[in-house]
Amino acid sequence: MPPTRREKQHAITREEIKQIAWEQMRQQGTAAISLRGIAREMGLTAPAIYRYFPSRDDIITALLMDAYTQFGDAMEAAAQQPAPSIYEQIVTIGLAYREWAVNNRIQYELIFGNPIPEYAAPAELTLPLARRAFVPLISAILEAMQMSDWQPKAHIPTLTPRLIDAMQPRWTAEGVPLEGVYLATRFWTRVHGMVTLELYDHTPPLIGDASEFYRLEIISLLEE
Amino acid sequence: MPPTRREKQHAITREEIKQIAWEQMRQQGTAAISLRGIAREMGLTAPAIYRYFPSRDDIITALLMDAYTQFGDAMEAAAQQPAPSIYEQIVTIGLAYREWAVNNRIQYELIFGNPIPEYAAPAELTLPLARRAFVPLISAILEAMQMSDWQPKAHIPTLTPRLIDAMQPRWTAEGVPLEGVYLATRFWTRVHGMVTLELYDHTPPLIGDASEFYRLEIISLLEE
DNA sequence: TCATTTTAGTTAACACTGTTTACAGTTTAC
DNA sequence: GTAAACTGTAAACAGTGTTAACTAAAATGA
Repeated sequence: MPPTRREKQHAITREEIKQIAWEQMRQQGTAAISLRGIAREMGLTAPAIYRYFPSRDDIITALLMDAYTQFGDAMEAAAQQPAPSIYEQIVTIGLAYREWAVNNRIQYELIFGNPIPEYAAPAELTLPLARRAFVPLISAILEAMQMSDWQPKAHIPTLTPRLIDAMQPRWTAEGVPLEGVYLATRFWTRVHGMVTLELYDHTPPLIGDASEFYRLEIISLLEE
Repeated sequence: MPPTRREKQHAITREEIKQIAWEQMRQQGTAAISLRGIAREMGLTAPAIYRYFPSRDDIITALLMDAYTQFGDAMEAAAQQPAPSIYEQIVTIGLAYREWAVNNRIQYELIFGNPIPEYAAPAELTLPLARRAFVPLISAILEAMQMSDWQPKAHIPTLTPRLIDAMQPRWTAEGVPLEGVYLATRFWTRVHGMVTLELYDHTPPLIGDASEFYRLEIISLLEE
């Protein structure tokens, strides 16, 4: 049955609450959600917010899920762009990672940043979304590894028995080569380090043009 | 003139306040400082805290400066350990970075994590401390670049005019080669990405043994 | 030893927060 | 037209940071 007029209005009000909450986070950080502030902005009082979200935690969870969804959308869109080679597809994914982060930094901070006091993300909701965002990268790397001209194989260190033992329970059932997971993790941690230190203003004082540094590094990541 | 007995007691009380503040951050995150909570823990009321720190911001600033100082101490100590070669010294610094972060994760979160609502770190205090922490790494890399057996030079991409223009104003006066700054930034962003994604529990679900992954990657960073 | 000054701590107050309860007005469904 | 559901409010409770005024204790100087 299609939603009633009232249900539509309810959903619109939920979106409005979320938009104002995002704006509060942009202004004051991810830990700065204020229900009274949101209500004030809407011309309401704080108890009215409880008609739309059971608690402040539920608002934060909704924002976090939206952030993961948008992130996954961006990674999937990047992976689906036509690319001359699989290697350039990986570069495209890497560039898209930073672009999404720079253009959506408060979402990035919410996903990857410090915990919010007295809030714990419900893993049963966020883990599937987190995996979804990671899949385009690991798929591309696994595809690259199948290429006859696959080069960086030489640069994977020999996986130690200790690391193999740690990884196998998570990936053997899925038939995913451990070297692929290793390379995807390497790529991800490198990309993430550059983006995070740039967004939090640690590398720009050193390197000046963090965007250009990132571009050069993304390209050289596949030449190593 | 040596501090009076009263001044010593004052300093001891300031340290006690800071220790309790650290413990609050460990329990609830960097944004969770509560003056009333600190006072309660000490058997005082909240206004008493204002005898020792002008505001909540001043407590946070004191914690942040302590964190940067300890971090700089750890980097300097790592750089001063005897090492068979300059390359192994760089590895030692890299391993020390993670060890410090893992053992002092709330300090790491305070330095590198999300902003605390309505708090801005005073850059005139934190920037010198941040630079001090970075110096051991960049010194080691610059020393390595002087070695006759310096290898990774081939792996530095050609610095584009755009990046050179951005970097030169910051480093030319100090006579620091831009390639050295580039490599130090690369090393730092890679180390930081691995450590951050591990501490915030993003890579352990993928890679199982993040410590072993880190060790392998640190070693291979200088083999590339 | 006593008076003065300084320090340390408290209470009360103000303005903010999240959340709940009870109530009232409006809208929707029957 | 009426009952039910939804939406919003006021009041209340318990938390927060911060200030002002006050008091007691400790330190200093005469």
